[in-house]
Amino acid sequence: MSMDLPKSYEPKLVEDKIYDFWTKGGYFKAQIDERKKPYTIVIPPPNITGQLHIGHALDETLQDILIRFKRMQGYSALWLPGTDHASIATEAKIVEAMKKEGLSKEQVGREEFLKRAYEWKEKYGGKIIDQIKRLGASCDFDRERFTMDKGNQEAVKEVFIRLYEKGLIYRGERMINWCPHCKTALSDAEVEFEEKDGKFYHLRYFLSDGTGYLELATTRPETLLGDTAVAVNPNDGRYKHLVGKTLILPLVGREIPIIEDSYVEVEFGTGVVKITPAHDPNDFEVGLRHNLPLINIMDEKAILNENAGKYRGLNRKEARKQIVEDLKKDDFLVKIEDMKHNVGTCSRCSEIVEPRVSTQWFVKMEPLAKPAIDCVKNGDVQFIPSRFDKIYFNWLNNIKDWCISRQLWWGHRIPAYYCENCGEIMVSKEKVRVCHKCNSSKIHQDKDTLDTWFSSALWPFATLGWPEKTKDFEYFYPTDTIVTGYDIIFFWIVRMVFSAIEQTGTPPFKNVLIHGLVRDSQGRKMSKSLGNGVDPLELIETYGADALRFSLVSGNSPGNDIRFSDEKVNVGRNFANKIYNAARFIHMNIDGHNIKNEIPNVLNFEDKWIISLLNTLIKEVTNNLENFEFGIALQKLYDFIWDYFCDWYIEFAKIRIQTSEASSNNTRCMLVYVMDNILKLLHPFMPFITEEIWQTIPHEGDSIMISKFPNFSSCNSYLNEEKEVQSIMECIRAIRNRRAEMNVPPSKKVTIYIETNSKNIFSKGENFIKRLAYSNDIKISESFDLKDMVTVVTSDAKIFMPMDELVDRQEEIKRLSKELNLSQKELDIANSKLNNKGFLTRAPQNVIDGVRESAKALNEKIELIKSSIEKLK
RNA sequence: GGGAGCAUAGCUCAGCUGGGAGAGCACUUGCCUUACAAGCAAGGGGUCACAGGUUCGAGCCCUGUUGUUCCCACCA
Repeated sequence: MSMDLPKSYEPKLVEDKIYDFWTKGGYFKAQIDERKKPYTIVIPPPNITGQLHIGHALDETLQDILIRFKRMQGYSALWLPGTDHASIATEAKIVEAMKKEGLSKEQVGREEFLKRAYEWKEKYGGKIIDQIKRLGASCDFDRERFTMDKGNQEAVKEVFIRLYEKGLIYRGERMINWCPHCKTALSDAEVEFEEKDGKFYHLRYFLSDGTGYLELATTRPETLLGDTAVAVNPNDGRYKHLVGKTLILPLVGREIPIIEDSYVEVEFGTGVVKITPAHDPNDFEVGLRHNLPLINIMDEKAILNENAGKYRGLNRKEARKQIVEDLKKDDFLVKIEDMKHNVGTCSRCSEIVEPRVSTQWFVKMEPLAKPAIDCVKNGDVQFIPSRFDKIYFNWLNNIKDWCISRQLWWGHRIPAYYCENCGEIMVSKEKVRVCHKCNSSKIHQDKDTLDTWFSSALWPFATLGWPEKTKDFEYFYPTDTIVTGYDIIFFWIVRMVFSAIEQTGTPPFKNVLIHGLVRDSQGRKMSKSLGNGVDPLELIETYGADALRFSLVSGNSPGNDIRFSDEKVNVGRNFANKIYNAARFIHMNIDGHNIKNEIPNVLNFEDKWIISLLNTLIKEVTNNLENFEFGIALQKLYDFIWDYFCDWYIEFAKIRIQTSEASSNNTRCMLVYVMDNILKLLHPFMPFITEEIWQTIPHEGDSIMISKFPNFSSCNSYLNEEKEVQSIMECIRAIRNRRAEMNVPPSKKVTIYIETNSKNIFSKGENFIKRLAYSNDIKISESFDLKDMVTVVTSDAKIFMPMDELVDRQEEIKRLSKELNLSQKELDIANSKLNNKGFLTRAPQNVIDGVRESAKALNEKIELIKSSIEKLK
């Protein structure tokens, strides 16, 4: 790296090269090392159908920060990558692709379909992993897993069988959520409720005995074909006399009873509800209580079936239209009202879900939920931020059994076998050929597969070799931190926790770091239909991966949504460029000199100042990283690097190198030393540029990513020098301020007179003041007798500048009086505190001391201003 | 119906256990000062939503109000 390099940092020239270097070095590989403590993160496996989107970028960045930090701290850090087979999404993709060939699932058959699916996975499944690499992710790719690989297949079967044998998995006929588009059962978590404009149809059902009719209301008139009762509340006097009588179902003519059930709300509608046990979850329950027949009127595509009489063959929408028309015609329709109501939709395809009675497999949740609740309650598992534990508890406390069977082919096939002769159900890892009960060989395996989340739930331990007692499992399990968005707490976090406790006896991780959603600059969710999504790969192309990572972390805190805009990435790019140029400056000065990367023996006060600030920075950044406060840590790094190091220390260093041959090598060492530390601290956040620069400065070791993270050291604190340099900075700033106010160009250099009791401090900083405050000469004394000069007062000095033509005495007095006023006000506040007995007795000593000190300083400043005003008069 | 978040500078947001009101962007002014114009220097701009309370001291803790976003439940 030298001055002939471009003036701007170009990530494109760097990132691939560096990533290659890391891969070749094998630095991502986690080794089992008994001398080290393990630190493990398993990646939330992205879908093999997925493209890397900005949400992934955030998720992976946070994980990479953690894992790089821990690796540098000396842990044996494993970040285990992999992908998810995503049953519904992938199956839909394959079906779509086959459709283009004019083929359907059924036509090609299960075997051929799966062959195609695996081919598809081979071809596209690795893409997203390559994209993750572009972000700089330091996963151990040798350990990459797939939710349907051999190991996971074993784990899934093992868990299924264990749960089945414990009675925690059962098969039964229940009302489940059915997606007519995906043609499969869904779990409750996979149904999203959307508020939609609907109609409330008021209908007339006539009594069989011809004595009148009952009015009731429904949002789904088409389901009346499956009505098997009408219900009223037992306490509803209006209908008491009708209970037990029967009604004639409109259009159908079937006779149905009037029953009582407390589920009916007296106040709502007319207080009469039609009961359709086969098409509504509540009605299903009512049906069970009253032993009502189930009449299923739809097939798996939600098209009306043979039970629908003349409406057979219509879909739900058509049927509704036709039935409403017919009701109207025969005067069964009283009125239609507008009504907003929530409609359940499929989270995958947004099709309206149809409640449907069918035989499915379920996980019995109650016994599993309890230990999952306990482990968060007692702190074994911690959410960051902690408020998410309430959401977690709420879900688990109200949990219903989990429907795990899916009528899909792509996925883990349910390891259950049925005897066609005696009906025996057998659950087995191996293929069952003979019935255990009746010896019949007419056996077939369950056609269904498992919910994708069933295998995802095993991810933290299955990926480490479970159920085998592998060395990886022994060493790296349980994992330390899982990083994910709050939107999949129910789908995933909950299920991992109870599965791990049940199967391994331990919660799968200690910390759950929750992040928010990445939204667009207007706060909208990014979506394909809005076209407001941003492509992380494009951003990497334009700004670099470090800049993108910066933008995703800075100014954010755990659990909060992020409004994303290109400007933020631009800030990151500018920051990278700033560091790059600082490095260029350092090279300009050290190249050709024999410079060591260490603190020199002799230190100037500005050296001690920056060392001391750096030391504090190390302490704080480490602390913030330990507490998952990445945004705060990055802000501190940004401030330190930009303000203290670049704007001040480097400026001091320039002056010193130019003016003092004797100590300039010390300065050079300092520049390298501070830069080395900055790069290490920043490395977890911006891995590429930090490695690139680190390689060019004197350093120890092969790669910054396996170097030691800086350590806080008590011998590196210099409180006196911190104050002294602050004095000099205050002085410089005050002079610049006055000059700017008076519009004095930098080219006009003047003599500066500094009247102070701290002569030694200002002598040490003389050269800095001279250069940075545009002076040609500095005079320092305890007392000057000067008149008609521009005056500036700092907390420990009075500064005079001869600018005759610019001095307006009255203006100067006015300005100083204003400043006096401000200082006086501050002093008053401080004094009122110091005169407050409550404050003196109850406030901590360091706070009191602080106020005392500032009162003292203000007093001195006020004296200085007063005497300045006197002189002008 | 239940629960949670958010409300701080024109915009986007930080602000950890109560003691300094902050950053980036935008804006104003002056600078191509030999690392960086993706930059340097200086500056303006805030009743920390509102009302009470606790405290020596509140952006931060408590109560209530308003506005807003989200999650869960799903009364046809």
